[in-house]
Amino acid sequence: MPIRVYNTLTRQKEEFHTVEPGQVKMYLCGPTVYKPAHIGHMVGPVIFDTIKRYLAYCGYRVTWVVNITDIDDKLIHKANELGTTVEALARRMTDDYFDNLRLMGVDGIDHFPYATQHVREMHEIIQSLIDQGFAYPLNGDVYFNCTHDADYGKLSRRSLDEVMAGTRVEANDRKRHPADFALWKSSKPGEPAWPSPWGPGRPGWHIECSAMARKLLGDEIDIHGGGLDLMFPHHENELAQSESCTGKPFARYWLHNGLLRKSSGGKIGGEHDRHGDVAASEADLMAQKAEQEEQKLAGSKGAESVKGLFVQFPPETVRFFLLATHYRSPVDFGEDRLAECEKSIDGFYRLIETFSRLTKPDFFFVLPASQTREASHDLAGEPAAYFAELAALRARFLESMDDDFNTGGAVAALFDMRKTLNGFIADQKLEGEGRSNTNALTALTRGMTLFKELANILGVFRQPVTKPSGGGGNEAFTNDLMQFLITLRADSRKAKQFEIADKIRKSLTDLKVTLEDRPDGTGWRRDA
RNA sequence: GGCGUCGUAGCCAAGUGGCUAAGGCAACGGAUUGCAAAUCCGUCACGCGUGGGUUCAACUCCCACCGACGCCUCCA
Repeated sequence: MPIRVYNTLTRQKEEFHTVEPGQVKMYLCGPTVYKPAHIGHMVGPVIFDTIKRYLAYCGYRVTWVVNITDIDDKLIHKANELGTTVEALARRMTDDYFDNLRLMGVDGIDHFPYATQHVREMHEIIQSLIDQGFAYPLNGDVYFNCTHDADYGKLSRRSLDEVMAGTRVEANDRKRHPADFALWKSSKPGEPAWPSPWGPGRPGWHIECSAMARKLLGDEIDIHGGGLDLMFPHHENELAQSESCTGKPFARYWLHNGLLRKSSGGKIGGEHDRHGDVAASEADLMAQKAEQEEQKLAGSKGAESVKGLFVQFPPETVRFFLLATHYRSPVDFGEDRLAECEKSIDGFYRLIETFSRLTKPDFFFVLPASQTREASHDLAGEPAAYFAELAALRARFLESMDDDFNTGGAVAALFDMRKTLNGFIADQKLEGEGRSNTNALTALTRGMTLFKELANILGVFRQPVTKPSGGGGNEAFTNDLMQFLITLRADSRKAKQFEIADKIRKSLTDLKVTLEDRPDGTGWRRDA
C-alpha cells in the first residue's frame, strides 16, 4: 500500500515516489525572526515533524531543512523600532523559536540554514538567472523576469494578467512587468548590506529559500512545505526562480497546511435562541459580531505567543490538538477546544499510569517500541480476540497515515486502542484478583508496546506529563501527606464511618484532588 | 472583482460511488462502588448546507444557489 500525498501542484492525491529511492528531501519554510513565535508558526513544524517520523518509520532516510530568515525589511524596521541591531533581534527571536520547537517535541529538523550565511549561494542563482534572461538588473536591484518564464503561476494557478490585477503599480513602475519581483534589493544608507555584482544590497524575500534548499538538498527535492498563505507569492516565486535557474523540477510534492484562526472563546449561538427574549438576541448579535471579527492569527496583534499559551496548556496538548485535525483544514484555535482536547488526553495518561502500576517496565523510559514499520512485532497470541483487535487497529492507524498523513484518523485509532487496552485490563481483572496473571500482564505489555510505537509516530506520549497528575507528584512531602489522608480515610471506611471518609474526600475535591478507590488501594490525582 | 477551499449529530471532527457514515467532548441507561472517581458495556446523524442532474446506486461525481472562510497586502 503506497503512501499517497495531496500535491498542491496538481491539486490531487498522488502516489509518493522519491527522486532517489529510499531517500526523502524535505524543505519547510521557516520563520522570519523578527518577533516571538505565535502558535501559528508551530503548525508547519508539528505537521512536518510528524510526516518525517512517519516516513522514517516506513523506512525512508529523511533529510529535513527549515530555514531561518534573518534578514528582511520587517527585521530592519523592528530592530530600528526597538533600538537594537538586526543581528541581536534575529538571534533573540531565533532562540525563542528553537525553544518552542523543543517544547512542542519537534526534534527532527536536520538543518537550520540562515539566510545571511548564504548570500554567496544566492548570488550564484541570481547571476545564472541574469545570464539566461530570467532576470535583469535595474538601478542596483535585480528583478525576476516573469514574462520570460513560460509556466509562471503554475502553483497558485494564476495567469500573469491575474497577478497583475492584484498588484500595486505605484511603487516600481520601472519594472518590466508589475509581477516581476526583486531577487536583490539595493540598500539605503544605514541598512544592512552585502556587496554584490550589482551593488551593495540585501536579498529579496524568496531567494533565500531557493539558495538554501539547493545547497543542502540539491536541485530536485521531494517535499516542499509551508502554510497555505505562502503559496502565493512566496512559493510561486521560489519555484519560478529555482526551476528557471536549474531547468529541473524543483519539488515533486508541494504540501500546504491550513491556517489557524483564533476563535474568541466558546460558541454562544444555538442555546440562546430558545429563550427568545430581547437580551438574548442582543447577546447573540454580540457573539456573531465577535465571531466575524475572528482574525487569522498571523500578523494580528492579538496573537498569543507560544510561551504565553504554554502557561495554560502543556505543549503536548497543543500538539495533540493540531494533529487531531487534518493538516490541510483550517482550524479554529480557542481555549475551549484545547480544554476539551486536554480532557481526552487525560484518559491516555490514566491508562499509562495504570499500566505502570500493574507492571514493572516504565512506559516512558523502559518500554521498548519498534521504530520501523518493518520491525513492528507480529501480533499473534492469546487471547486471540484481543490481539486480533490490536492488529486491526494498527492497520487502521497506518492506513490513515498512508492516506495523505491523515493524523485525525490515526488519532481515532489510538482512542480505540485505549478502549481495547482498558477493556483488557477490566476483563482480566488486572487491578484485582488477576493481578498476578503473568500471561495477561505480558499480553498487556505487548499491547502497550504497540500503543507506544504508534504514539511515537505522532510524537505524543513520549514524556511524563509535566503537570501534577496521578501518584506521580514530584514532591515527597505532598505524597507523604496524601498517604496519611488516604490511610486515615481507609480506617474510617473500615469502621463504616462514612461521614468522616466522605468529608476527607470532599475536602480534597475542593482542593482539586480526586481520589480513586481501586481494588488494590486508593490513588489520587490533581486536576489542573 | 479575480483565484481557491469548505459546509457531516448539541459541539469538535474523519471518511466513502453501494454492506450497520470513524473517533473525541457532552448527555443518557447499565455493570462496578458504602456513595463517588476511574474503567467497561450500551444508547446517541433513516442523515452528511439547499435545489436539481448523471448513475442500477450519491453524503461521495456534475451544475446552480445559499452560507462560512482563505489568498490576491514581503503573515507559517
